[in-house]
Amino acid sequence: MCEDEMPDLRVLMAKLARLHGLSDDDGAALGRLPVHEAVVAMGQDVVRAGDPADRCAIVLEGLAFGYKLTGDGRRQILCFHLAGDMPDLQSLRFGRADTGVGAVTGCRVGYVPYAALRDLCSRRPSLTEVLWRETLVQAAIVREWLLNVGRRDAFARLAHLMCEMVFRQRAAGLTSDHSCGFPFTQTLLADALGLSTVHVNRTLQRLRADGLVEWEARRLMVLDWQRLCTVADFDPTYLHIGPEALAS
Amino acid sequence: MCEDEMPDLRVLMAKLARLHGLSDDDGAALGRLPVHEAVVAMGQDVVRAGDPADRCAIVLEGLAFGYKLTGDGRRQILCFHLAGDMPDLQSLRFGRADTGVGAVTGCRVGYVPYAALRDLCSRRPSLTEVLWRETLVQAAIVREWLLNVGRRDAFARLAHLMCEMVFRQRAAGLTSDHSCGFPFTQTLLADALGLSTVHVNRTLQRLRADGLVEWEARRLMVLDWQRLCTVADFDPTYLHIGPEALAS
DNA sequence: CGTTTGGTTGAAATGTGTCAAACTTTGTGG
DNA sequence: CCACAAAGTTTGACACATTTCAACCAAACG
Repeated sequence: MCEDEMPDLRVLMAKLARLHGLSDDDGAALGRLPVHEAVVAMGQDVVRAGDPADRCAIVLEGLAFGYKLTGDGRRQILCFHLAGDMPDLQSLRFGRADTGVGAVTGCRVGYVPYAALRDLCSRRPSLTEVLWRETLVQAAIVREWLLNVGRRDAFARLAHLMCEMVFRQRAAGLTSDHSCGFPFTQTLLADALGLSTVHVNRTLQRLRADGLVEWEARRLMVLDWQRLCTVADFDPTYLHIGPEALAS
Repeated sequence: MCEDEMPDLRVLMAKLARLHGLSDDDGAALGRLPVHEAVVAMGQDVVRAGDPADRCAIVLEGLAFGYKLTGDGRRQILCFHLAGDMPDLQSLRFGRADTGVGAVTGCRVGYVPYAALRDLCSRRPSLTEVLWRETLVQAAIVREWLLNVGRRDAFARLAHLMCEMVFRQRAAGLTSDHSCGFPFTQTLLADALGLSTVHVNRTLQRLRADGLVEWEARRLMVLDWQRLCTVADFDPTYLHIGPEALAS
C-alpha cells in the first residue's frame, strides 16, 4: 500500500450530487476535508475488519468490495463499490470496521478521519442526510443480494449481478452502452454469489452459450439486455437511482 | 387492520436509549410525535412494498419481518423486528417503501408521518444520529444474514438464527435465560433462511436430536448455548449491542 | 364436526459442491 | 525475450445437500 498526499474528491462529489442531490456548498465543504490518499494493490485489503478504526475510506479509482468471513474462513462478498463509493461509511457511526473491504482491481483510495467527517456533519445537516442516504442505498443493495442468494438459482444469480454492474456503471457514467468493466476472477464471483468457483464457471459457459453475454479482457458485453434482465429477474428500483438513468 | 389513537412510544425510546444512547431530551421529543396506532393481524402486511408512503412504522408490540419477493413470488425474509424496532425507517430518506414488512404474530404498530419525523430530525441532529445508527444496525444484521445464507449450510444457518433471536431478545430485556419467544411457522423459517420448508423441518429435527434446542408452544429453549453458538459460528459483534449485554 | 393450517414422512430428482487434474494466461526475473 | 512460476480457468467423475412432489398426520378453529 503506497501512500501519498494529494486529495481530490471530485469523484465522490459527483456521485453524491448525482444520487442524492448534494448541494454545491456541501460539495465544496467536502472538498476541504483532509484526505490521506493511498494506492491499494489488487487483492489487498482497503479496510481490515475488526480494526478499531479512526477513518473512512473513499474509492477514488478502481473497484472494491465489502466482505465478511465465516469462522472457518469462507468468504461472502456483500457489495461491490465503484469509484466514488464509501465502502465503510457505516463505520463512521460504529467507530469500528465491522466489515472488511478488499480491492478487486488496484485502487486509489482516500482516507478521511472520522473526526473531520463528524465535525463537518454536525455543521451541515444536509450533508448528514446525503451520507445517511448513501449508507441506505448500500443497505438496499445488500438486501437485494440476500434475495438473490436466498431465492434465485445460480443462473439467475449470476445474470442479476451482471445486470447490476452494467446498470450501476451506466448510472455512474463509466459506460454508455450495455457493456461494462467486469474485472473479476471466478473466485470473486463465487464469493459474491454464494457458489463454488466450479459452478460459476459452468454457469458462465451457459450464459455465453445462450448468447446472453460475452466476457473477455475484463470487460462484459451484454448481447441481449432484455433477455438478460428477464432471466435475472432484474428490477433496478432497489438501486435508488434517479429517473434520469432510466434508459433501459 | 384495526386502528386506534393512543400513542405510546416508550418501547421505542427505551430501545434507542439502550442501543444508541438516546438522550432524555430527544426521547421526550419523540414522545410528542403524532402517532397513528393500529393493530395488524398475524400474517398481514405492516407495510406494503412499492407503496409511495408518507409514514414510518414502529413495532410497539409483537414480532414483524422485512421481506422481498422475486418476480415469480418466492419470498426472502431480510430481518426480524422486535418491539421497539422501526422496520421501514429507511423509507424516511427514500420516500418510498422499497421493502415489505409483514407480521409474524399479531402486532401493535405505530405510524409516524415522515413530515413530523423529518422536522424533528432537522431540529435535533443528535436524534438524526441515533436514527441513522438504527438503520445501520439493521443493515449489519442483513449483511450477516447474507453471509449466513451464502456460506453456511442449513444446520448452521438455522442454529445461527436461533442464536440471534435469543441474543436480541435478551438484550431487549424480553428474556433473561437462554430461552426466548420463537413464534414462527416453518414456512417463515424457510423464507428467512433461503431453504425449503421440508428441509427446515428435517434440520430442526436434527437440532433437537442433537440435544441443542427444544421448541414448543412458540417458545425456543436452548439446551446447550455454548455448543449452539459453536455450530452456528455465532459472533454477536454484528448486532452492535453495547458491552452491558455481553453475558454469554 | 369438518376444514384449515401447519407439521412430518418417504422416495426420487436435481442443483451444487468437492476433488483432482489438465490447461491457459499472466506476470516476472534471469 | 525467454523460461518459468503463479494465478486463473476448464474439465470430468462423483458425492452430497437440498428441493420437489405427494401423501399423511396433528392440532387449531369456527
